Amino acid sequence: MKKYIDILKRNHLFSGVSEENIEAIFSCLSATFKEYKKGEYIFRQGEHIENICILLSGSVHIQSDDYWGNRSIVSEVTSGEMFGESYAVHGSSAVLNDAVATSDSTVAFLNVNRLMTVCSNSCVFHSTVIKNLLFSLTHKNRNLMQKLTHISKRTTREKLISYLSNQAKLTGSNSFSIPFNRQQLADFLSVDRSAMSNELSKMKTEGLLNFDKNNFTLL
Amino acid sequence: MKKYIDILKRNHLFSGVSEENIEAIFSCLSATFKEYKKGEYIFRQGEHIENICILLSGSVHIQSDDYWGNRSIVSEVTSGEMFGESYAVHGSSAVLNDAVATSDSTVAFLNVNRLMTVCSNSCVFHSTVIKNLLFSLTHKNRNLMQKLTHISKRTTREKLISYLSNQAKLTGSNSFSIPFNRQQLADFLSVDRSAMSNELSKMKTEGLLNFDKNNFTLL
DNA sequence: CTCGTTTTGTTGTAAAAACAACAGAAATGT
DNA sequence: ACATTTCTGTTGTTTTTACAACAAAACGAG
Repeated sequence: MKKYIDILKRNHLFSGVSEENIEAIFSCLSATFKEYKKGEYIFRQGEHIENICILLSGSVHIQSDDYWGNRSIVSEVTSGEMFGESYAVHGSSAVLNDAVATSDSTVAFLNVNRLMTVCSNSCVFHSTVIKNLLFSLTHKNRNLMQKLTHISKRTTREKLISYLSNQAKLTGSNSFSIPFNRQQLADFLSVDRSAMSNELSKMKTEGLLNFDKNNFTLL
Repeated sequence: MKKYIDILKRNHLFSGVSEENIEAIFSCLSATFKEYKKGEYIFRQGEHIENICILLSGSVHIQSDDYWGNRSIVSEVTSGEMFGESYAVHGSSAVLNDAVATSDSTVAFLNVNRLMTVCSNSCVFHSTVIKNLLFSLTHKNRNLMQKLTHISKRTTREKLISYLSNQAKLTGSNSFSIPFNRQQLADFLSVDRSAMSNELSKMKTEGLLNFDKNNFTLL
């Protein structure tokens, strides 16, 4: 717990909550911790979960594989971020995606039912955390909308441009690195990897952009 | 106001709140009402909004048109539903989509800042409404994920199957009607209308499904 | 360092989608 | 009831994508 406090302090869920109170909340929500090796699943499609997941170290992909084996990566979760909360809050509805560790990871689990019910210990931070959770959800919502605008583009090139210019905007620079390798980027944009590689090469020769591995520069 | 109370009672935002208290909340959040003709915009891409919108009558599409005129319909809002809340809660971030009335509509606007701050009138329903808002957001999140699974399918046929089987599941029947005409369905699934029409016809001749206008039956 | 594995780019081919144009059907307004 | 507009299905052509196969490069484990 102690070693992750700095990461948790940066989590939006605990914005406006002091270190001691974060610990109090963790205790109040009966937090547990678990380590995952690269490739292990934190939860799977169809399961029912009732814990909010917070990634303390490593990285996680929210994704789903369909009947034919096509993978779709919904989002990448980085250290300090939360995931699974949309399902945990309504434990009744089955999870639509898998959460898989893409590198060795540590995850904290917080009981969401305890969060939503009044705390008998008169833990005054419940309402703050609930509001923070609400903010996080609106943020995720906007991210999903943004992703929709990318993959609703008709051609691979347009999808790439939509995604890459958004990344440039987010980082505030024409040069940036992306958190995906080629296959993952293709799965994120819902296109074929080789066709996408081909399109990237064309765009490079046309002078639209430059890239080396995961580092891109828009020109 | 009075004439819409039945609609509002069904809104998840006011779940567990009595009629009188709904009125109190409307007063507390300085609700305003506005009528829109078919085709009019409630808000537009790039704007900043600070009111939660509740559709009291009519229907609204959340959509965006890109530089080339391609339209993407994110979701359909039906009577009693809420929209715009993901942007209103953080007034700072610009709206990513247009909200347009697809039929003559009435919309109620609720000031979200008042909701998030402690009510000086010691209006005890704030916390209930905030929790309801949180539930609604998780619901929308799951809907967006669901939509992602549809449009991340590679072929038009797979997109159609993914969407239509989900509709069948939601209505609990193999026969159901959809809230879109052909062009709107194409814009929702991010495909070309004529190609989609063509694919639907093929599926009909193959005996996969039947349709007449907006009424579909999966076989 | 070396061998085996993974990642990436490249090419060719087959399948699918976008696009465009149009005709008939349905809906709408007067 | 009629004229006009919108909606839907159909067809043919062009563009784009998926798919498959492969070689070079990069990476990792021993």
